[in-house]
Amino acid sequence: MTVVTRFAPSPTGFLHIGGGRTALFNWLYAKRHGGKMLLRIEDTDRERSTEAAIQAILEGLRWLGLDWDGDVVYQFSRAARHKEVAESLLAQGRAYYCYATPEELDEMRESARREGRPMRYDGRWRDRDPSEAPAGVKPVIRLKAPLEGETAVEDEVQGRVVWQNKDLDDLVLLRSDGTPTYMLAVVVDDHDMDITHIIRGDDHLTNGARQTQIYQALGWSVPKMAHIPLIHGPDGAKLSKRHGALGVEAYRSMGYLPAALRNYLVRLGWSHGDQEIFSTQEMIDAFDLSSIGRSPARFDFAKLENLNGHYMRLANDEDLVNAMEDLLPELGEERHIGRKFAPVLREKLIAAMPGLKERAKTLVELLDSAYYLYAQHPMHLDEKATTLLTEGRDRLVGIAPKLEAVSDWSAASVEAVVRGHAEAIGAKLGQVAQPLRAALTGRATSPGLFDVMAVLGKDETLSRLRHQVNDAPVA
RNA sequence: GCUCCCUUCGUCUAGCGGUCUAGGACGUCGCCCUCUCACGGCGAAAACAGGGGUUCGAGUCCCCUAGGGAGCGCCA
Repeated sequence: MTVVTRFAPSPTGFLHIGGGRTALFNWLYAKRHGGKMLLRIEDTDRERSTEAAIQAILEGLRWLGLDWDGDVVYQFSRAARHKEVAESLLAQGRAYYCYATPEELDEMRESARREGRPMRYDGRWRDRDPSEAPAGVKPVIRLKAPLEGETAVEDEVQGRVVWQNKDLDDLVLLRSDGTPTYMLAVVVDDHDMDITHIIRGDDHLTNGARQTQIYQALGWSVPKMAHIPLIHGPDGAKLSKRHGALGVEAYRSMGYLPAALRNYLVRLGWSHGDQEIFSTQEMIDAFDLSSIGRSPARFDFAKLENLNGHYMRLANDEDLVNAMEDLLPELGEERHIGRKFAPVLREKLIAAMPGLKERAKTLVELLDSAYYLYAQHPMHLDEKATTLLTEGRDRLVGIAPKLEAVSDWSAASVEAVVRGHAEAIGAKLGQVAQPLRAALTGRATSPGLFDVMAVLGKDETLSRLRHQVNDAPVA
């Protein structure tokens, strides 16, 4: 039997980080077993489902590098089938019409809460004759769930989890307007789509039991289930927008690489011995359900950043420049770069990338650290650079003419000049290099100074230097 | 309130009864490298929630307590 998993988000918002991980796990499991991952949009809530959310989810998955097999299934389009199944259950006496009004149900819950009883539907229409139905009330169809015994979920992650049937009430299958509830739709769709493995957040664990009852009423076999622990915010509380419950596109905007996010996510809840770094293929080869932990994990930006730095260092220089360019529509204007890199800048960026990518944790940092390459005249010096230059300007006097004389401009040749200059004025290299760095980059930190000078080129280097140091040009 | 789940360094985790004076990674701190910052290298501090059992032996099994989480909709 081939493995078929599914990712089934409801389009009421963007693809958040927990959903991203769930999708990743489903995708990995399918890939691992040569199976398929299907995508189903659970849009039966017509009030809250939006087209924008659907697009955000699809784009989020694509950005993360997760693809799905076949066409996207829209749950709402299958409403007729859901209704048909509910009615078949009714015909078999495994479901019944319930005429309780919403007000009645509210009251039921309220009094249960007051009296410290479990908040469950009391089954008041379970055995009543339909002839007693009040006029003008459209009924819902409820499952006639077993009253005794127990229902168990044999979970691939949680192990065997058992509920006493007396603790589970008769859930609604079909709403009074004839539309299916989530509980029914999920079961029918997973069955019809031949899903073999349901991998989802453990907020669905109880649903697993209730859905199992529906499967049993229908006489269908229950797919394997794996309920994975949720991701918490850094403070241990539920994810909020303040922490990680951002859409995956927010991580894109923050300058994270999909490969880094995937690697971070796969290690949140799942482990493979001491291995921390996984290529996509390695994840696929090693992924299994039994190595997923049962306790919730906190989202840690520091570790994500570290991983991102790792993947940036590994990345191809041109790919990184392209990745930065993709971010330009969001970040370019404020940095006076525009929405695309000019060809000359692009070349300089690629040339400087080996030194730059070593130092940045995100693409945004990378772009900022490349400031000296796209700085407008006059270049702005930050506070530390200003101090360095103020204190060291004297030591730069006379260096411009020496650089002017360099004919084969390269990192090696300018290094020789700068070192020679330092020696000549009796200073340590650092005492010359730091103010020089400040004058050329506007910052106190940068890639190796001589590499910076090489990428900048002779003209630009001298121009910036002369602008900062009152040094007469060579006559 | 009821049901279910969880609990190893600050964080992610390894550990599936003895090899644990508890390992790795991120973060933190120190040293080295060094033109700065990173990278890299070396090193340090840092955890089995508490209490009972079971066992020759428990981080590993059971129970209780505490703490955390999820669910309890004609939402998904």
